[in-house]
Amino acid sequence: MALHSIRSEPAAPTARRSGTEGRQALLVTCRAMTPADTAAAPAARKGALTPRAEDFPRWYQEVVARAELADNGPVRGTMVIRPWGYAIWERLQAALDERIKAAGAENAYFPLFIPESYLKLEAEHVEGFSPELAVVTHAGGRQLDEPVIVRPTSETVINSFIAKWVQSYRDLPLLLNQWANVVRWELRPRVFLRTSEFLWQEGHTAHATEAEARDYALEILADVYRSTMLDVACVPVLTGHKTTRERFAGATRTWTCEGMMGDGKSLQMGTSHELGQNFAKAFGIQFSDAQGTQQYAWQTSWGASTRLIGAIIMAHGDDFGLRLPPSLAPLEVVVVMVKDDDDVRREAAHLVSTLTELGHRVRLDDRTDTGFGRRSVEWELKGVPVRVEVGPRDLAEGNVTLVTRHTRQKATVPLSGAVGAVVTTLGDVGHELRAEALEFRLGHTVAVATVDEAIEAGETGFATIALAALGDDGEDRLGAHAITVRCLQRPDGGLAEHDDEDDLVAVVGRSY
RNA sequence: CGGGCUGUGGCGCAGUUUGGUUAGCGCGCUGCGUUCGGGACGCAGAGGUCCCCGGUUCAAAUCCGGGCAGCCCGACCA
Repeated sequence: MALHSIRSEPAAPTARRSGTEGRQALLVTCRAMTPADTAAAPAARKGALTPRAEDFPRWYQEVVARAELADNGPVRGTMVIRPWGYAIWERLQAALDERIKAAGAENAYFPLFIPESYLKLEAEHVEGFSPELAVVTHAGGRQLDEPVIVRPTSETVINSFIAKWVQSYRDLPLLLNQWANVVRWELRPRVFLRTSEFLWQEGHTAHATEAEARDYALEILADVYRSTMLDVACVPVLTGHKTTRERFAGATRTWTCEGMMGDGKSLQMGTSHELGQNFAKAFGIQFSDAQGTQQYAWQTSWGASTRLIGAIIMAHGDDFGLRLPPSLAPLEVVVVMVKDDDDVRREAAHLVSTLTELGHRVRLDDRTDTGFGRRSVEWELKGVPVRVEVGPRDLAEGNVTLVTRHTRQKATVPLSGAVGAVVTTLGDVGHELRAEALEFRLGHTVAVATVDEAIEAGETGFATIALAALGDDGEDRLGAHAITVRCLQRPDGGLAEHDDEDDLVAVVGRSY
């Protein structure tokens, strides 16, 4: 097996909305954890995570390991997604799948192996991907006559079939999606963010007109991607279109969702492409229109991957580990038995069953032979949104302790109101995480007038600069400082109808 | 592909310059006991081809030669 490789893209756009719904006052006392709560043990510092401010990449790797999200695979650049990480993926998958279907696309599955000749049919496409391709040259004990490529994306195979299935305008639009793994050999792998093999969803559609294809690409961008990221992952994203340089190989236009991570860098979280008639012409996707004239179809393709897990880690995580919105958390609530005591066990079990009956994902932590502190740290690392601590001391007064992960606030609540308090808190978490992430981005975004200012601002966050001020050599100058244009949008953050609009703004920054 | 660095129990490391016989430490792991409302402690244990091959030597984790792997920087990056 010989190989080469490819690449991927990132993005950065607008965000808005952060709403907080009515929340009810929590009963009783609330307090922030004091240093004594966390640093009490002399060894506390030892097993703790490297602070984000000290070394963000290291912090990221530690969170991935300690929250048991993933491990590195035996082949460089590959990853093993562990149960806790995979459960988050399953929830993201469900949210995306539901929206994709609502947009009218149907799931199907195409082969992992693609004839090398297919890749070569679209010039820009091959050129873009060839450096990242994994190519099978031997199989069945002998050299293959035609090398087989492990799909880096499926435009070629899928379009070869769409060509076969589309004859008439009545067959359009054809809206397909597939859940699959793809391979793009990476020189600089980073778990979830950039691995040689990853899981994703790729949509491929064919339409009768350019306008319809564009509308669909935008519908996916907004109603599938932006919605999942904002409403489910609680990560505000900027949406806009890519510059020619950052465009998908073979596309006429690439739309992106860019989120800001905790270190001010941008992560491209999902892209939707207008393919024009490039692939239709390469693969012969033609149809007879109502007048009986042969026409080439207009197409789109769009994808979002396990990279989103990385986005959630980096957009929400803090120095104590992962912080998950309830919508994605494998467990929304953990009821921790502080001590093994009959009353404690009974009340804890009762809370678990009541919350479970209400439809929440809850687990009882009855490992009382393991230290309480250790268990607290463990659930905190894993990002479980709400923890209920049930112990004899509180119970004697008819209370339990409710700990909110993202704020690390502890509240003592009456046993009788515990379920209500948990449900209320769960309802607030997502909004608060979203608002916090948005506030962070806004606080790290600055409007500038010159490329030099953009370079400076790009070191710590995003800079917005008029496309006109960026100039023809702007991207080159930014590139020299590892800064790229994440996306182009209108001054108000809206999507541009045309690339040549006068007042377009470029959002620039460093990226993953 | 260019430059620098590193390979020692599961993880992180010391030891290598000045070869020396039982290869250490922290974390983690197992057992017992005391603990256990924020990463507990004591005692007792388990766990290692010191990256590989070859050479030098009475003796190699340590010295020499070659190889492999990984990391960082750069380049490159749907």
